[in-house]
Amino acid sequence: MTLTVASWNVNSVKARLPNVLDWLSEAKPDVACLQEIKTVDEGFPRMEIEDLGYNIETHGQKSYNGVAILSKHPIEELRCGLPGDESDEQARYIEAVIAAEGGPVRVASIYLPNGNPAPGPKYDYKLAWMERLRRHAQNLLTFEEPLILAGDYNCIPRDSDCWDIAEWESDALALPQTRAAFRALKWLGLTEAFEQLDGRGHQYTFYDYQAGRWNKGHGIRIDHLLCSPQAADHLEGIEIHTKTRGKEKASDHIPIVGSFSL
DNA sequence: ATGGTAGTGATACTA
Repeated sequence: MTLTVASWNVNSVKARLPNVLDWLSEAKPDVACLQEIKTVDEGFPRMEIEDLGYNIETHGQKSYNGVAILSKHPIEELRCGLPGDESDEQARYIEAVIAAEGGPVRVASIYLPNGNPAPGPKYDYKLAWMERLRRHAQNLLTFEEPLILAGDYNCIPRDSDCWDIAEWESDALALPQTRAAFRALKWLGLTEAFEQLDGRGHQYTFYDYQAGRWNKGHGIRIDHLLCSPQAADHLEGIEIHTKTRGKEKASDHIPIVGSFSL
């Protein structure tokens, strides 16, 4: 049995609804983690997406952020919000157990803070959020179950994940501290799916709307799937659906889809 | 060095 788990920062689920429906109909992921839905829960276009056979859980926010999990299988054990700071009101984390046919799989949809400008309070928030994520992931790993942390990590892990690192080296997405915090996550025992199956050259998941980045091929790879050993052992493939970026009214991010024999 | 674009929501702000 194959379970496909996708991540896509849609940059407003309402503005992107036709693109989202088209992609779901074509790619048919079993699970889709969405980020930047930019709406409160009540504003989420439930019916249109339910009509495609998805159960839906959202952790929304007015105007900014907001994450969701769509699943063709039942959704259980929902968690909204990242533990570790009760005062954090930004909707950037939702987690659930998917009752897949081959057994339960825990999945999270993550919208990690951008952190620019760095240095500054926004960058401090990013690093603190990454440390909270590390601690929470450490707890989740003790369950020794298939776990996939999918999302927009706002981290360029390596120079080769960018068309020209000189343009990014002082940016919050590529600073040494950002990469160190991302590595600290992986050192817990998480496998980054694309990196694991790499060897196909550059593939990016984000092209800025500005400065004709898409037309010039100036992209970066910042959307990732981090997998527990029990998930990574069953990783069969990873795809970046670059075509979606060329469509009318495209999101600036591109879906990434992992296939697991689960 | 600057500004280029898109989304929200009605003006700056986030990215």
